[in-house]
Amino acid sequence: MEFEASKEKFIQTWGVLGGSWGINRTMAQIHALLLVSHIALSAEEIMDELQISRGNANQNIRDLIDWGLVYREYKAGERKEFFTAEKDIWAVAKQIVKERRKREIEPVRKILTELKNTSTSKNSEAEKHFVKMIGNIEDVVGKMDNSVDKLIKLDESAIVGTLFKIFK
Amino acid sequence: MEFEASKEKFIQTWGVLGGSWGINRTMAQIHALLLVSHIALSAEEIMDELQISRGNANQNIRDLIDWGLVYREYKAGERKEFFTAEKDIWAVAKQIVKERRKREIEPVRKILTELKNTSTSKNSEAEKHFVKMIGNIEDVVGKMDNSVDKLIKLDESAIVGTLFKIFK
DNA sequence: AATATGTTTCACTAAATACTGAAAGTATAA
DNA sequence: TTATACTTTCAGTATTTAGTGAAACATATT
Repeated sequence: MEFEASKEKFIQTWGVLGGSWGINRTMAQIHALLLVSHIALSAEEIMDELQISRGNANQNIRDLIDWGLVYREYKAGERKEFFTAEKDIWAVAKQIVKERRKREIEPVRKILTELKNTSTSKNSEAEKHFVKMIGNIEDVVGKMDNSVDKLIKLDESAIVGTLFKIFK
Repeated sequence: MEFEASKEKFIQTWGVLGGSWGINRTMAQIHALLLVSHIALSAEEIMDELQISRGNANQNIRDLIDWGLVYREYKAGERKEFFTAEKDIWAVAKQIVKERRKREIEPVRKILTELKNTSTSKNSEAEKHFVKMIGNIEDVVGKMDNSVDKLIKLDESAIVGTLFKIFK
């Protein structure tokens, strides 16, 4: 396959994957483009390559920076900003997990804990079952969350080591 | 908090969480309702409780059955179908991971492998970098995918044991 | 075979989400 | 201080995704 075609295919693929991972398509495409680019790109170049508007590019680049997946860069003698992606894929994966944990899991845990603590009366079968279920869910979500928390605190070699250790 | 209010809050919370996990809001709400219900419910009852249309209920119930999260049930003397959710939360989590792996990760791995194998010429810096990145990504995605694959093949006690072992 | 009790489908509508592009804002240079 | 080179914002629009409800379909009952 030709270089440009391969690049295009990768960008599209990463875009689709992003779509199902809480990262919107354009955001994932910009990320993909920066990942496979060996040099930093300007907003202009990104707009041009992906055929998107200035507003769209600006918004999604800033979201990527918020997620910690993309960095701003400045070049001597150039007024405009350039952007590069974090190239360490383990770091990228960890960062995504970390953000999603913060944005999605933490609020849910908070509500589950609250529900567990405020649901006092257990008269009917229905209520007993409800309280039990909430307890179970809180327990499982909590255990998973703790494991994920520990995992994202490990560095790359430790992650690989750990995964190998478990799944040898 | 009152029972009905707690239940409502749980359903809403689960719905929001589902939304960011590739499971649409209504689907997650139906799942939540069935999780906390100690008896099997009919389509009618689900429509009624969640204030949704027949078509919507039917579609999402069937999607839940496809995902292996909900089971059909029949009651003696009743013509209509009843539905219950898988109540083992570890099984639920495993099932979701399994489905998403199948639907999202596998196709991406396939494309990555294909890109790695068909990108032959490495003349420019850009091309060299591209090939290297694709290799890295394929490697990390592959390792994660394998670990996940092993994990979902463990049973509940083994999962808990494993997680404890790693993160003691 | 007619009726009753369901379930499923699908064209249409509604809602949520993403994108555009022009205008406003900001910072550096002349 | 004015011009220039950018970045950011945001109201309007387009696209995508989800939901409705009536009609078609299926199956059991009389």
